[in-house]
Amino acid sequence: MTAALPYANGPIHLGHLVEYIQTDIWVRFQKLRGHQAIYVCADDTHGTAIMLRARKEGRSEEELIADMQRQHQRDFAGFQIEFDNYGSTHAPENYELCQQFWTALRQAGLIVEKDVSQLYDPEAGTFLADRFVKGTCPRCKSPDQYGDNCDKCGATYAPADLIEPRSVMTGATPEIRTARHLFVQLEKLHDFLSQWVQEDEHLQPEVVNYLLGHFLNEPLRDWDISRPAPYFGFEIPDAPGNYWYVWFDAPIGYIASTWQWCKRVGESLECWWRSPDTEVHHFIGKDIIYFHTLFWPGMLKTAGFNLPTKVHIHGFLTVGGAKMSKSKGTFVRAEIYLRHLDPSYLRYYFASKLGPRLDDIDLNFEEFEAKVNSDLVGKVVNLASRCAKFASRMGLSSRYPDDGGLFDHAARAGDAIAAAYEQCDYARAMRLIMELADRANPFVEQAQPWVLAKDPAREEELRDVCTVALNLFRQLAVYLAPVLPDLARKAGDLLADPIEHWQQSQQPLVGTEVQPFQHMLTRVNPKEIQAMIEESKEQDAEQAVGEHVSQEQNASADTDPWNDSDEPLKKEPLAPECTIDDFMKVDLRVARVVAAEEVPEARKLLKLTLSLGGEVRKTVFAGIKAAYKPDELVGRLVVCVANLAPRKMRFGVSEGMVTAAGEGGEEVYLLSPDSGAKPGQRVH
RNA sequence: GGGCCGGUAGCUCAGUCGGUUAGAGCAGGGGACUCAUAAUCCCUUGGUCGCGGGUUCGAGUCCUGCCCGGCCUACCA
Repeated sequence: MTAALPYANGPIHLGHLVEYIQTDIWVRFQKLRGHQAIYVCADDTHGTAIMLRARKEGRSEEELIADMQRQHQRDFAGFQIEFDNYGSTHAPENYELCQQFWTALRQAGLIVEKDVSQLYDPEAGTFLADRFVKGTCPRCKSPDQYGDNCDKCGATYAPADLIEPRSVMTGATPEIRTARHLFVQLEKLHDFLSQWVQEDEHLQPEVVNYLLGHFLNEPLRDWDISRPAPYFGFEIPDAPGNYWYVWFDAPIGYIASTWQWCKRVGESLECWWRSPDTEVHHFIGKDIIYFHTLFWPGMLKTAGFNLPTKVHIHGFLTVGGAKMSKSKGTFVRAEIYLRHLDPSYLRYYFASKLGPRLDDIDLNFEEFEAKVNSDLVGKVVNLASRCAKFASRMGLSSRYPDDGGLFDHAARAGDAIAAAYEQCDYARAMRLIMELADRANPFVEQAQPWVLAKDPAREEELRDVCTVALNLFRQLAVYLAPVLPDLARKAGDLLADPIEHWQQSQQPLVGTEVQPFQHMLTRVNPKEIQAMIEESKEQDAEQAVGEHVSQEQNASADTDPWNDSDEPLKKEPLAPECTIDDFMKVDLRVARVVAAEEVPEARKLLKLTLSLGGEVRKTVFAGIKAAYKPDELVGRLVVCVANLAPRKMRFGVSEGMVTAAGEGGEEVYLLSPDSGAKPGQRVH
């Protein structure tokens, strides 16, 4: 099994984790079922972006990627993502395999040479990928557009068509240069690929439709697989001065990482990548479908390696129903999450949302809190914690008592749960498991162990009740083990019987000792969620500065450390001068949002009730619906225009304005006073 | 414009091959309990299954038209 290789140019964030957790669960499930499975991954280390970043930071690419790899591995470990091998595409094994693939492609007659004209940055001495060029859109004249298309009018063009193009890195005016590139003639594999994508359920059905409708319905284009120097990567042996494009060597990294594992444990790579007995499962996001379902099978076929058994494709992560946003603090890095919250929460939450399809999944923090607290702590862990105290002094009964069929029922549910895991329908698996948990707690309730505990004569009964409850708990822990390895380990410790195999869910445990109960999982503290979001905002403010200096802006960056864009001011020039008296006419006040609600018929408006302290309330309709949810506003302080003439709007009378910056739509940033300000205070 | 996916309770979703009175969890309301991390248990409110047409003895489910939302595309990969 593989998860996509994270690029060595940035930290792991919650969006990445959807995939690594999804894959980790699947691998752990396969291992629990008794299969020999390995999870390999690696850092994706090559490309122009890495080269440029290393240059800016004044160190070698090798130092940079080693540093990033340490961070990535630390973050993955923090989320209990357990790779059998975590390598790097810059490893010697990968170079050797790249040569094998290359030789095979040459021998198959799939490589051709063609001239490519590209923009070239004379100062940096490098060719510029489309996204490294910015300029004015040739169609609508919007400034500051990337080299491939305009996000204002949607026009697509070549980077050379931009008006006043400039290099994003140096600000230099690029020139057009021509270089020889090597291409793979993928079209020669067209028939094979058309067949492969359709057979044996290698891909989800909607992906097959997509590929057939978008790519396989016409000749496949040649794939530009080389980049001229300077480039950070592997130089192509029979084309000196040219390097394999990062997307050529990245997937080969899956095999290279496997090879490293093989060397370490004394296995043969042939048995894993050239054997009909081995299945290869790739887990990827929907953004890299093309590479994994067309190029990659084509390369594997040509070089004689195993084709993927299945490519499992997932959607993206949204937070609170919107794209992850740095300014809102919903762009949460793995490292920051771990400073505040338990990784088990996220593993379970993602599992409860992940289905077999490509839909995006949403992280909603209220739901997150509710699911973890009520499902995991309230239902599952509680089962153990409410009985373990009684049980630890007497151990489990030597025979499994009559439980009214509960254990058997849950044991029989194992097949359906396993099938759901197998199909990557973890949401279904979690539902099935929670149904079992819902049956277990009423048993304890009805058996009343706390009553039995008061009567020494009923000790046997008490022990039986605890034996049932703890066995039902253990069964749940086995079923949840792929998702919650930590809980499984603690369950194993409690009953002095490590959870290692799915079959352990089928037989009750009897006659063993019960260790003193220790907390297995604490409830989610919503304050920690808030703190995590706040810290994410701060981090990104710092980071944004660094990034802009290194990449986005031009030469003036050297003198202006903040390097803010002049665009907002250009868009909305200063208003005519006003006097202090003019200003004093506007009465700005600190106010607290005490209520906020959607206005169902309104597209843009939220209805806010502001408190100016004491009994003074104002109703304000604010055009911020796209940027804020009512719930996140309640309680916060804002600055409002308190003496604005009331205005009758379609949905009621608005008695003021809330101040905010931004262009409108989702780009709205409410002003907040620093802490200490009190509702009703005037802003001078 | 084209493609894909979706629209079921306040929220998140399940609903198998078309088959009885459409379900769960959470949230809300009422009660019980005290072993447990304010956990748990019982009862309960809540639905025009997006809208219209069609097929059928019977439609949340199949067909069709439309509306809404998301993603992907628009001759880039």
